[in-house]
Amino acid sequence: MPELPEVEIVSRQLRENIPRGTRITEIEFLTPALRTVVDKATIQRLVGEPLEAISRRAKYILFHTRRGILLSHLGMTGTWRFDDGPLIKHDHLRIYFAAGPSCVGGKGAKGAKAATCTLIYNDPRRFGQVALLDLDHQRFADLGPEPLGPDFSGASFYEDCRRSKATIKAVLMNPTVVVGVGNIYASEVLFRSHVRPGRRANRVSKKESALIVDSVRKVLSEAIAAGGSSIRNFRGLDSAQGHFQKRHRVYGREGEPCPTCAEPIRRTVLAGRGSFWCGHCQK
DNA sequence: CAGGGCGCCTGCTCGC
DNA sequence: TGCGAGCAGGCGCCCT
Ligand SMILES: [Zn+2]
Repeated sequence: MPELPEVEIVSRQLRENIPRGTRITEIEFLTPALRTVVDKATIQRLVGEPLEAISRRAKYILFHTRRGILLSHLGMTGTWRFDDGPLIKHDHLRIYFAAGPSCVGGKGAKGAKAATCTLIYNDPRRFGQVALLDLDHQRFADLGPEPLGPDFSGASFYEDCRRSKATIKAVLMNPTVVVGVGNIYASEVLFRSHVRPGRRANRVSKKESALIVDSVRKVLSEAIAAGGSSIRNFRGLDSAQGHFQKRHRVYGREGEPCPTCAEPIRRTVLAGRGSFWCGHCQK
């Protein structure tokens, strides 16, 4: 479900609702089918540990403890929710946190008391992932810079484009170039940059690549500010939907008039993924 | 070895 | 109302 803005929102909500120092009291695997890299017994070493931090890198959510890092990737359809009620279909993992005045998870869910500290991972398609990382892990060694951080620069992006034989859309979605740009935001970024998704990256000018970098920052920041894009099943932990999908200019709008020139938006398939663009506004 | 194709899963929508 | 086809926010593997 998520590209970077949606993962960032979930990560922030987890951070806001589970204070630093809250203890993990139980980790319960509910189905055998969840794709998990370490065996379930190993993950149990986190039980009893206080959470030191919750962070995000690329599209991974990281729960830090002294004895390791619980990694969560949401795949296409993963969601976390606070819920101490009965399980529903496709719940795969349940984490109990120590109850107490410090853990306010679930607050605002529906007012009332109901402060629960039970966190449930649900994922119908099971493309998501849960794993345990050692403190000195090198899991992210090959990943490119964060798109909203200082290392994602016009100069380095232009170099990556120049060296590539792939399309600009593929380069933009290549996590060794920059992380977090998925299929929705790639189309949105390229529309704002006036560059067709199928253009060879090595035919993108320095000026255009600078505009693309700028558009990545703008589109992702705007999406985060809008609570993400809720298409299909994305929900925040408070069940609130994002509303950035209303501001998608081309994604999912095949045949609709281009917001700039009114020409019908086109859809083509690149690397197996739907790509939306305007033949008049993008060259 | 970079890059494209495909499989992994379930669920939803659309056309007949 | 039922049914099959096509589609879906990611990513890793395999082939060229
Ligand atoms: Zn246009």
